[in-house]
Amino acid sequence: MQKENIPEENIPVRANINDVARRAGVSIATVSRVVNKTGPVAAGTAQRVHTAIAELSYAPHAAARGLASRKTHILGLLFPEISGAFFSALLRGIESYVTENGYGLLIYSTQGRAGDENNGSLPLGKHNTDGLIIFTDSLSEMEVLRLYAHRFPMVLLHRSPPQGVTIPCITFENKGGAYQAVKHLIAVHGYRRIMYLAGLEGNEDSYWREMGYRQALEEAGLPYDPTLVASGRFNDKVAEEVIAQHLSDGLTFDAIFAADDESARGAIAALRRAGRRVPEDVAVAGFDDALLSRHLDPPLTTVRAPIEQAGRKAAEELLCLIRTGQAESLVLLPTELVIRRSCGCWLGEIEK
Amino acid sequence: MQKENIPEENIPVRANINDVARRAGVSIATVSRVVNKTGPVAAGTAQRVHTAIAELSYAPHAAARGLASRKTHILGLLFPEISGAFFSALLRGIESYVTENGYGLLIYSTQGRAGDENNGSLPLGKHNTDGLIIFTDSLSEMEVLRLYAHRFPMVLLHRSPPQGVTIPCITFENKGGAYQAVKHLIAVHGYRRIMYLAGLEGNEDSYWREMGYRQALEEAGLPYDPTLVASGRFNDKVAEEVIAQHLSDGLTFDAIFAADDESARGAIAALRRAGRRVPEDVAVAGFDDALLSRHLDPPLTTVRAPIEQAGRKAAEELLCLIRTGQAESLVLLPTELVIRRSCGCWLGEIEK
DNA sequence: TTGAAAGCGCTAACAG
DNA sequence: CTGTTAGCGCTTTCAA
Repeated sequence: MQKENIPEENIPVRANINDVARRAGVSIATVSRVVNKTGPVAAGTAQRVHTAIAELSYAPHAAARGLASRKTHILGLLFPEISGAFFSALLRGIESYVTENGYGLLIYSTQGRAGDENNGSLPLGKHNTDGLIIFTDSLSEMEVLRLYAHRFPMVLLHRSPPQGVTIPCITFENKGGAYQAVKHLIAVHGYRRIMYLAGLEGNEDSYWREMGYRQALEEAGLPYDPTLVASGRFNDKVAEEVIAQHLSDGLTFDAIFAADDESARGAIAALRRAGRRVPEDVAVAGFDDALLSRHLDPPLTTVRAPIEQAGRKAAEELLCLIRTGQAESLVLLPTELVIRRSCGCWLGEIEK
Repeated sequence: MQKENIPEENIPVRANINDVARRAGVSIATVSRVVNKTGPVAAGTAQRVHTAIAELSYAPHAAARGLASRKTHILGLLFPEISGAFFSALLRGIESYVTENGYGLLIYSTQGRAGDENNGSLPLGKHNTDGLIIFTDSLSEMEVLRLYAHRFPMVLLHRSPPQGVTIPCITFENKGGAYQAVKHLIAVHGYRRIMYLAGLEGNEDSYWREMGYRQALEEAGLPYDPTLVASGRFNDKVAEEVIAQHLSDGLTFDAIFAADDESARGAIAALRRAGRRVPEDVAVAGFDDALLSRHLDPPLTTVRAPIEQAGRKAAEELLCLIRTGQAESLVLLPTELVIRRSCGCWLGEIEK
């Protein structure tokens, strides 16, 4: 027995614009107008349409809409790798703004292969999103330029645009924050041999934090000693090893300024293992104020970065770019020194 | 001067299937066949099509494709709120599997309003995704049933389906893990008054962990004392307060089994503030083995849960459901006790 | 092995 | 204020 053709309920499984139009006794154009609030519709008519929509629990088909209007109402987020509290905070910021504005968020992690393996076939692009948020080096410079040439809206998070092109860019006040931290180590505590535990090679955040470090040294008349700079790659294990190595090499220093909290944590672990007390023997400061920083032992002095806000701002600029065609070319979010114990301050105060 | 009609480069800004067909000297049907590997195409023809695709850097328009094929090739992820290492790990698992299988991932956070505020107009559904991963209580039971009635593919993460319906469900071996942990506290360390610091009210993970706790008590012939159960809501601040309160109320206990690592951390903080040593005076164990657990002071004994794997598994089951129409109805991922110091074990071994 | 053509559900002129 | 209609770019019969 074949499937019979009886209109079981008169309510289709999934209603489309025609069903709504029929039930409301209007044309599909009118339905479209009330759904999109485009063009004038008589109050009564609109009411009937709304009723029909509710009765059929009609939801416009995104693909059909996208095909006709040439917009997806979806933003794409490209990032190198999902990990830790930093990513969570950033995503929370992006997602909340995107959602509040009625857009969807499509995410894709390049997992290291920044636009080489997926050359020419990025899974996120004009074919399925209205614009892209590109986090650090999740996309090769070439790909960025290609998208730019196609006038595809995008904003860069923690990364500056290639030479010669203007693409909105959101990042922290890295140099200033680092400067404050290192200045504190020098001016308040009198440390003179301060290591800079850098982040990933080529990472711009790490670069500017180093610039802040150097500025503070210079201002205090302290020499810049390249042997005091090592890379912890934003990773606690790597940082731990590198500090352990330097320690056993007999390098002397009285403080460490780490490019992020993860590596600061690694540094503390290495110092402990080598029998050095923190902060009595060696002081440590980090960057980010990620969730765990205040729970470390000792609580970490660090530079607080408004991570979630960076996410929101990126989404905001992208939406602005999509809608108006322009956006801020550079947004520098303010950072703030958070003093706890690892720098040597023993204020005995209640930590935030 | 008007825009002239000279074919500048003969290469359209954004090529479509017609451009490819024309350039390859075939019909669009053939291009479609080549792109989707559906139906037979002569090797030579296919070659020409591929060349044309490359030359035009053609990417099929997702909306057009979706409209015609009635599939979006996008999975949706619904969750109550983005936060912390748990979420990162879960998302990493989901995203990697989804990406590896050529799907996209659309995410949406209900931020508390679990299907009431957004009643009848979920931004994720049949109109823009092929299926949904629903994390804990990000969607009301009614909404779940509505989707189910429409035969919309979905899997539940850390939440069981409403009475009477079968929806694939992925979660941890909560009861067993909790049992192991509490049994360790009892059998190895001899604690007899063990608090259970529960999670969110109504949370299933928390419920089953409590069941494991009770099983261990029972097996050891220890009484179940309801005054020893309090809620830390999976939150360190709340946990800290609640433990502080119990301490000042004069409640006595020699160990705390916390529903997750966050609340274990809060418990430790409260104990410290009250002058109790951990684990000498009160032992603590947690659940999850989130990133920070091993860096706490003391390092936290906890039950390791394969969070990332849960994410992958959820994506896998959903894809399976979409493609074959069926999937495992219940997946219980194994947990494992990780012994560190907070339970009282002083093994002096190198912590993992 | 290939092509022609009919939609998929919607938006956006355009006409009234 | 409302309806008609021509696509948007692709998949998918159906014929050839």
